[in-house]
Amino acid sequence: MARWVLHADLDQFVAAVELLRRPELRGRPVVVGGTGDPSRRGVVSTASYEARRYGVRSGLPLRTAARRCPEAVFLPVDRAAYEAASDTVMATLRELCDVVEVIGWDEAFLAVDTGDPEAVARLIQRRVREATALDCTVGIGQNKLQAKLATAFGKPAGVFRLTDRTWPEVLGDRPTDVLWGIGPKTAKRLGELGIRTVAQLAAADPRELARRFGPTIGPWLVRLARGRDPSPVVAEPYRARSRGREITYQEDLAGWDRVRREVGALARQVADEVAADDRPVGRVVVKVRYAPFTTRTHGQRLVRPARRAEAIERAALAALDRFTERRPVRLLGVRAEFVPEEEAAGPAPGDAPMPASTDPSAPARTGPAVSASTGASASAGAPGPPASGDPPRS
DNA sequence: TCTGGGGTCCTAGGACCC
DNA sequence: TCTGGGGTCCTAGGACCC
Repeated sequence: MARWVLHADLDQFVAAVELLRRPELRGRPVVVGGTGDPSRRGVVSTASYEARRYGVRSGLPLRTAARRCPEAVFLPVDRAAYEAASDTVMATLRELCDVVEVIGWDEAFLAVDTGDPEAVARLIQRRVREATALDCTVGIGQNKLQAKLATAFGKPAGVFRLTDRTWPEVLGDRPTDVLWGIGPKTAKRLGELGIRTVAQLAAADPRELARRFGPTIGPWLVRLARGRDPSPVVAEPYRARSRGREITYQEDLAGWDRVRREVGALARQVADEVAADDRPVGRVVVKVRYAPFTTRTHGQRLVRPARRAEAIERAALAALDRFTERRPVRLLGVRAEFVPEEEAAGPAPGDAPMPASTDPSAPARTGPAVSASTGASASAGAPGPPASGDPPRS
């Protein structure tokens, strides 16, 4: 018996959910994204395997997708449908295993004690298919990083195992950006240092990379390339640190009055969602993307944490007032940051500037002493360098 | 390739204090 | 007047992921 980490990842999830209710589209190139109208601003969420053969991938502008694959069927994003399917999948996984960490609509880690992880993987695939008629791939590893990377080798609908022993031969010659957490920018910077493959990065000097990438990221990159990942599989349900809404307008906004009205409306929408969480908000950040594509943000701290819509809207408008440029606007966003849990517990000394909010329901005030604010703890989503030597986000 | 929307976390640099 | 050094807190921006 050994402890294994399994990574279950649904195959072409969003497209697969659409195909379940539109079986007549099976075998055809299907592209899900935006409003489903490829002449409008938007990008591809998921392309079916048939569409991928034309070079249509996630993140590609819909217009470009239509050019590459004119015969594709374009469908609008239907979040509710994917969330419902996702909930069923995750419930199925929890029936099989106590320690399940959900990291997205279509992915989860499972910590399993077993002598035969492949058998568990096949069981997962069978149960998920019985419950939802969806296929998934399962990666097996000695840690989350290994399991996550193994999945790519098992696609579609397969099982693949990656361990300390097989890591160098499987990944050594691959480019650094196959690693979970290295994207195009970091890969390019590494390339400038002559580091192009996983093996080269694994052999690099952590101190040298610390000088180039900072004390946390530098050494973490080397650990990544060596297949090391100390972060545990965390079963505690995910609690968001912030909640936001943003909109790319079909036509750029020209007048600032309109911009103000839109920010107010976004703030009220965010406040609605925040109300459902019933946790105090300590800061509100407004994002403005000017045409053609320059993005700026400004934040506004609340005098005391609040939940009420008026306080959140007022803070958003105060943040907006810090923007001085008056060029046409392509995107607006409002994000409310919750007071970190450890601070929400009790009052802190100190004070903070700006808009007077007097929410009687708000408990403690945030001190400026936001203790290093980046303290680790569990979270969802992507990996990342560890906060002070401990598990990455995830 | 005219570049979504929802998130998380790290870093650099300024402000401020002793 | 050409001007230290260390620490802490905060913000904006960047990078990444699904």
